[in-house]
Amino acid sequence: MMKKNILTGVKEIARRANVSIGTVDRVIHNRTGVSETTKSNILAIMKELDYQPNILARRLASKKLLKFATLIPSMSKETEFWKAPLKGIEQAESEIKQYGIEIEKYFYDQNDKNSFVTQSKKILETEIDGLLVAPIFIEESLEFAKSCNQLKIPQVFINSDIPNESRLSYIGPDLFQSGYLSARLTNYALPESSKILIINISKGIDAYHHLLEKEEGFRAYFKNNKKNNEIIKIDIKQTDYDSIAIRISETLALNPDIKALFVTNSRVFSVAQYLEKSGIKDILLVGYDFLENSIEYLEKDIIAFLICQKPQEQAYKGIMSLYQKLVLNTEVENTYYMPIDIITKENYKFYRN
Amino acid sequence: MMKKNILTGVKEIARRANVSIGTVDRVIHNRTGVSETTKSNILAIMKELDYQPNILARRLASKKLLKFATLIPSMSKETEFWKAPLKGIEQAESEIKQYGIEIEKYFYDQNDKNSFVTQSKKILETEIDGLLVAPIFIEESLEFAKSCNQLKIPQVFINSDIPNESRLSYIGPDLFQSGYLSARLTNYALPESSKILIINISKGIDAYHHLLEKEEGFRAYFKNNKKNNEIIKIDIKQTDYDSIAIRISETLALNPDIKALFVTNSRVFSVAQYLEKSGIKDILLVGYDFLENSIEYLEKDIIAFLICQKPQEQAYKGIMSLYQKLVLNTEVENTYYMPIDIITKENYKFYRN
DNA sequence: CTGAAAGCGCTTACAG
DNA sequence: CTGAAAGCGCTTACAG
Repeated sequence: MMKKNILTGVKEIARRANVSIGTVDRVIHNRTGVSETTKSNILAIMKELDYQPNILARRLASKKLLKFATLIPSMSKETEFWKAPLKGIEQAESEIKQYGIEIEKYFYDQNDKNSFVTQSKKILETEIDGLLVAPIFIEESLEFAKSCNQLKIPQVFINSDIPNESRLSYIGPDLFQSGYLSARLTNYALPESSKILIINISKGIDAYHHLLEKEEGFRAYFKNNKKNNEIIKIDIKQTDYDSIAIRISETLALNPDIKALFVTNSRVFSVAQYLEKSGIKDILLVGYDFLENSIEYLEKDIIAFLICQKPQEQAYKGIMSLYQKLVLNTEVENTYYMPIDIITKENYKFYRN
Repeated sequence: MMKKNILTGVKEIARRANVSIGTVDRVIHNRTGVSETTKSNILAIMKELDYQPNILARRLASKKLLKFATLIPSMSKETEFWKAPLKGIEQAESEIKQYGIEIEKYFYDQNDKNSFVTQSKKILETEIDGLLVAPIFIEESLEFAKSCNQLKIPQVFINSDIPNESRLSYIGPDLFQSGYLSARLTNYALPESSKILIINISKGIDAYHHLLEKEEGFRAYFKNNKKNNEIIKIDIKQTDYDSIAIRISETLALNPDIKALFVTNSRVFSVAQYLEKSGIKDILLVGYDFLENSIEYLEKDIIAFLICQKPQEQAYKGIMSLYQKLVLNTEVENTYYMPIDIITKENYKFYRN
């Protein structure tokens, strides 16, 4: 079957308006140098025809290159989590690089505010058209965002949001609600009067708001549902296994009624490791993120539930949002909350992180 | 920034091979009329250059139209489920129609085998390049698949699979495993010795295998975990509310120890309606699918969990698989199991069905 | 068996 | 303020 041979697009508009396609192109892109009369005439015709530009042709003809920068924590054994976002970035990159998009990847140390600042300054020295960032440090991120806004660089945030009206989009979890759901799952199998322990494991005091929001959601569930379980909470600032094990064993010794542990981030695998080594079997363990280590304990029935939010997809969508905005010129959702996924031993094999 | 001015693509290949781009095009598409020597020469150069065709240019230049057909159950009040796949098809359509893809949508009555046969014959009378089908009726679907294979029409199955080596791809749930997970969730909050009731609600005897697979998965969990809960099962063939209510109330009267209900499809909302009307509060209810009706009962704490598998995305991905295969000529996964999503009152607002 | 030319729907200089 | 031409990387007839 062959396409019918009717003029469409710029040519048809030009024909109707009795101008050249060059002029049509000028008004499509709102460039200067067109008289008001021809401009409004062309605009009217475009509207009448419900003109939709052919993106294929546009990209093919355009010689513009676009540069995106990404700034996320570097990946280490301790922060395996950040592997997934990086994969998402690379996935998006491979899809759109043939359309003239280049991505420069920057990384910072999530325990070191200064590294974030250093890297963000580096980015500002280059010329970029769009930015994806995981804004772990609130103040520094706001500062960075301000500079970007001055340079009119659209920014997408992933993983956690910061209060910022001017960003193009946030793509990530609703942290409070994920904590709320965790509480529901925890409560579900809990004996009436048992105590619950919330465990925040994090070196950086700065990245802490992130965990706090989950904790608040968790507490809110028990409050809203008038459950009177006592909730204890500990902060663990030393993230090596031994420190974690000691703190937990002390706490459990003092509070033998604790029947559930809620770990507010991916360090849940360390807690699982402790439970395994100590042979503790009657404590419910709920935590975050789809890391290999944790899956292992899910498999062993030591972790009951993991809450996950598709970090790879967050980053993928983030890049694609920039692409949509800058190349396709389509609308982008200002806030895109990821689904709050519940992972268990029975469904983890089907999960796409 | 401007692209560098180096020859790439067919032109560069042509230059190196000392032939015209027409000839290069012939070997790229494996058309006849090229001498073996030039052919292998061009092939070698393509390999050396790691030639990647520019899809944009290809679609732009090509005047070929592709026609896809879709065959899924029609949507009614009773089968609201099928709204989502239709939306997925339309979503994909709107994305790829500008690239010359047309989609013809066919529907059948999921309670009527014959309507499936009639529609599939209709499709075979038209000329199509690809097919998406929800193969609810095994034998008839196999027959249809056979005809398609003879005509070399690639087929994608969604929602449920049929044993068929020749299909391009299956995109949908692992039914057995979704039942297995349901059992885990059911067992989770269940008093030790309580009975469990499995409820299959379906008019069509033919579409039944679908539900059975979930049931088997469900039973397998209890068996594998050496739980001795008695499991009762009823089949309800009259799908109006009254019939359902009567059957369940009879069963519960005979078995007062039943503390959990597992409904193997979206009709869980009717069961919820019954529980609500009867004022029964201490029975755990688990079922399938993200329907408005069911969400309402999730909200009211009558349904505890819904298992969902993104029906819209299944269909969307299905169409895109055909597009990828036929237009982009890229690999397509033979079997793509959807994640098994757990929906609760606390996370449904973030779900993307 | 092969080449030269036109064209897909745009954008980009350049010229006036 | 506007137009004519070249070109993006392909495909498609057509001619030989």
